[in-house]
Amino acid sequence: MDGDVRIVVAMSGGVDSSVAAAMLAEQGHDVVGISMQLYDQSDGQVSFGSCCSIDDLHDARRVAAAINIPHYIVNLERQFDEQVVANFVDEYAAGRTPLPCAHCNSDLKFATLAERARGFGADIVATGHYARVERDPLSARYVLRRGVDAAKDQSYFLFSLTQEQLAVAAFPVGDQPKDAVRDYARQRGLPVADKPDSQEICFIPDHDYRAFVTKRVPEAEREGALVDEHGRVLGRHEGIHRFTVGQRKGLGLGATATGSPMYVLALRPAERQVVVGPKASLERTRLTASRVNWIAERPEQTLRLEAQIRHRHQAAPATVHALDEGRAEVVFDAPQSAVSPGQAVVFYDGDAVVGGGWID
RNA sequence: UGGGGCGUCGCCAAGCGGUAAGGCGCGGGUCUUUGGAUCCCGUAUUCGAAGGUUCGAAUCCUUCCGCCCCAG
Repeated sequence: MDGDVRIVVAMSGGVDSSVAAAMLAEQGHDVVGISMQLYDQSDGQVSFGSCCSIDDLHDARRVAAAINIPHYIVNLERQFDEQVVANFVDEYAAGRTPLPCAHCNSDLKFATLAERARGFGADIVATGHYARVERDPLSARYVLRRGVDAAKDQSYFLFSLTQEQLAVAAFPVGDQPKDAVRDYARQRGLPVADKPDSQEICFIPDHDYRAFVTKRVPEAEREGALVDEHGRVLGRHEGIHRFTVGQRKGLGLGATATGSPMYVLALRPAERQVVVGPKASLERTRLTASRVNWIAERPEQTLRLEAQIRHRHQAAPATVHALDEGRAEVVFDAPQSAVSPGQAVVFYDGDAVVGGGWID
């Protein structure tokens, strides 16, 4: 990435993407800032999360002005709704636990946005993710690696990027510790230098995802039984979408003497059942995944890797076996707690993302 | 009115003479570009009330109050 390549930077209005843009501009690249407008904010009332809200768009604009690059806002409301939000509510309604950030990355930032970027004559799409891309000279494939700052690493959310997408991707802050990114922003006087890190689901203003789901899919609210591992009915619930495997709170078993905390063990959408049990029953050694994306070449034989089943999960040693139809089987050396269908399982070889898929 | 059972934190509930478990809920915190996820901390000086026995009682005794069940 040398010379004066034209680079589009996806600016969310946060520190990371702001610094990414500033760094690239400082390096002399022809940088264009683009922010995605993702929801209808015509009412201007609601305060959204700290990603892509109207305030964030303004922040992005201020940063662009500060570092003297052009800035455009592209309206991706429809795409966001169709690709990210729809998947989110459908997954919950189906008794699974969605991972919207992964869809947003691959489908919006690196698909739709990359497409738009070409319209600007750009060759590269950069974001503020804590991850790294390199080209392996031997295989000529692109390698996705964890960010240097292990605490901020976001490679988990990027597992579904294709070789084509990685080929045009750049993550300028991926080889920086978060502290250095903040320092950089302060030194350059970027207006977002001390803005808090974003968190939570950006498109659900009040964090009430349940209400959000039922508003879009009213039939998700069908009630059902709360049963234990032996099928004994312990209570009722008001919709399977309110639960996720591993969940402890909100079971509504207050009037029942269980003696130890109960966790959601599984969801049975066909029966509308929520299975609960003790923490120990959450452990699983094996899982299968679908729609697996191999960043390294699809392995012909089983591999000894580390597999991560959720953001912030410590990747654990496992044997990974590629199956037919884009599926894979993962067998952990030691049981893992709360394997949640709908989440991603991402395979790592050291800090390199070998691939990943969606937990069945 | 007889006979039986029971009253411990907002709820469920251990304890059965040795100085109030636990779960839920709630409050706070941590974590976090998924998860009202996880995780952590806090939450009854007091056991329906009043007396009594005892070095010491929620635990034993007495009376009272309040529920519940069975008889009638």
